[in-house]
Amino acid sequence: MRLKDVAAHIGLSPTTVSLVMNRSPAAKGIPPETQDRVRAAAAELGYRPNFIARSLRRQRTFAVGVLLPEISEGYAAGVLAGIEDELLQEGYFYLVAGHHSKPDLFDDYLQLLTERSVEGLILVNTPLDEPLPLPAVVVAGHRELTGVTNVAIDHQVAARLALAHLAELGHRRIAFFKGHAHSADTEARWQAIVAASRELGLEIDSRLTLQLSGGPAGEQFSPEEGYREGHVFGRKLIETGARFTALFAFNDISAIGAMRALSEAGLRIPDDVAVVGFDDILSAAFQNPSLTTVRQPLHEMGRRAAAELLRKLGAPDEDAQPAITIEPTLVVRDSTGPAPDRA
Amino acid sequence: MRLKDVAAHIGLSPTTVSLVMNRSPAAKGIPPETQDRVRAAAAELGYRPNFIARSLRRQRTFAVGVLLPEISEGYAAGVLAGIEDELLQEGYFYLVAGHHSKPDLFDDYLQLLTERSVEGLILVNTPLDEPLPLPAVVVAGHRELTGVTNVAIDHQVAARLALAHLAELGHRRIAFFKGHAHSADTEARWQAIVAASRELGLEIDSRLTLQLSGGPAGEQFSPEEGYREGHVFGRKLIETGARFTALFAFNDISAIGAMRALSEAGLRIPDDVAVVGFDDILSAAFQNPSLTTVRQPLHEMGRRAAAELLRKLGAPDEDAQPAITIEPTLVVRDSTGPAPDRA
DNA sequence: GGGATCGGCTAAATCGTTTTAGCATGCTAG
DNA sequence: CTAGCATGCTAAAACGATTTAGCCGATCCC
Repeated sequence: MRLKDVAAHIGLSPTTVSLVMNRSPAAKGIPPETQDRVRAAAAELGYRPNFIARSLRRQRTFAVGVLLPEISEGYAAGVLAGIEDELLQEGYFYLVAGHHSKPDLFDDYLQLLTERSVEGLILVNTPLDEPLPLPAVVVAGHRELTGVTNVAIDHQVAARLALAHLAELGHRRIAFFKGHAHSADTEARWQAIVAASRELGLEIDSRLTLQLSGGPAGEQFSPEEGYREGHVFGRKLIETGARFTALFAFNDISAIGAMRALSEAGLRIPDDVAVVGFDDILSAAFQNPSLTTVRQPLHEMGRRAAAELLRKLGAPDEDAQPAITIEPTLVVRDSTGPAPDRA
Repeated sequence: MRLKDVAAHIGLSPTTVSLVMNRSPAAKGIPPETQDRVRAAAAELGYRPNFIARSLRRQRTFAVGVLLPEISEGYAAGVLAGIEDELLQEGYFYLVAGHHSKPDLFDDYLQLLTERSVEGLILVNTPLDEPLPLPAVVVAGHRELTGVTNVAIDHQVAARLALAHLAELGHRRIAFFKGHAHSADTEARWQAIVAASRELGLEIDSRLTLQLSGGPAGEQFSPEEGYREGHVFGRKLIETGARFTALFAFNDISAIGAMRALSEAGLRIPDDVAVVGFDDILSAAFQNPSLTTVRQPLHEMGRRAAAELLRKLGAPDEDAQPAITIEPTLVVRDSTGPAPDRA
């Protein structure tokens, strides 16, 4: 059922039908009765405009491309769900490509996406140096790209939430897992932790600060490997001999690994050591004890990223805000409690 | 950079350039030197064909639509990752829509997808009664649709794997969580369990068989709710007073909930009760003890579904096989061990 | 020598829209 | 009476490719 068929059916030209169907301003000269006739015919014949033809003519596809490491991974999937909500609501679709953190695939997929005429890009956890050929928004970006908005959580707030919670419970000697060197968040978060510690009058003991390796450069640790490293680091903390009553891990995976190690060493959680994770993955709630953690509102980050991209597409000339920061929340569960010397 | 520009640049017609670029059989009359000249020019000018124009002309979009409940949910995300792998490899892209299990959105999104001229559909966990307007493959389908291939795991194998493992460890009295009534898998899996029990000479005690509710019809339980129900059911099992040394749960979530309840009641896992889950979600590996479970190869199911759809697109007339069954595997971890009366 | 064939290319139609420019017709104003 | 102006519509040119039909020599064959 083509436009032309509808037109033929009521004895008008395709032009007229097109104008009416699109409620084009140029259709104001067409009397209401004719308009009704057109719409009635379209409805009766079940006419649906061909998106492809329309895209070709208008040079708009109402589609955006999303690049992410791996669609089945919790972080990206959560963000993607938010992206989807926003886009579908606004009449857009999206094309996704997972590059499995292989840099040579970045370019390939970028090519494929632009070839398909996506109007903009959202990169989730995808470190890309070169300037992008299209309007873009980055979620958890690794470096600043000019003209590209970066959506990330507010590390200040995250650090304050976690540390204030622990401080309030009386913890003064806190161990930390720092993120691996090539994570976007590592440095920002660590600085926020240092700042928040100072505010709260907490001292950071470098013996109790371990840096996750996260695997060889460019590649990602699998969850199992992250868990194992958390486990090893939990043991290391004990072996240092330095006293600590709390651990603030870089993510839930390593927190869970560490909890295991602490339990195995006979330490009770939260009575002897309180543990705070980061991310609030599904497993966090199912641990025994369940894990207190800083939740990143992934869905909202996705939504905001998509919304910002659409805004850019609508107003290409205004210059974008360089960053959107989103407030994390603290989910208090059973892995934190009063410090032992105070209980 | 359009085809026309490349043509003009070397003084040939667009036709010739098109024939060469597409390695069309009609290009066999064009001498190799000319072909080289064309390709060189295309490369030099960085020509990339416009996919939209090509789609319009050829009536092919090389895109398929995927309908699923929720992209951020583990099952769908795992399957989708497999779909993606297969499709990208074959030069296809996909459009996803998450309908959040709201039946009125099914039609809307189906409309949107067909309007965008996807060539086929993959439905993941999406119960749809009406016949589909396009070639389709269903993953975990709820009912048989004529002409639609259903990809699902082999419940026979799943049941045998789990029960044989338990039987071998000496377990004779096994409790079960059945799936909720409106799950596609519930009935098939249960029948497979009954059959496998008979084969292995195990008796099923109806007092030890609890059916998960899974929430009001049409809606899905959230993971937290599933966990809570598993927890409640774990207690119920103990309260029956009937003796059991093992539990085969319908999914990992409820298994984890039950493990919690059993531990709280002073039962040790696996010494007093062995627990087997289903799905192998991320959390399964991070439990204490880690959970033995039947793994659904989600990625492969996605791959196979996509591959079958592409096959259908290539050969529309052959009639499809009605079902593809995939073999699950047993992941043995620490939640299962010898039956207590045997240990 | 004349028809058939072949080699190397191209003109033009087509896919289904949108959009620009403009054509009749009738009415109004001067 | 006629220039000017709405009114209600349409012809035709895009958009950027693919594909069908066929042109124009040159060679081949008998």
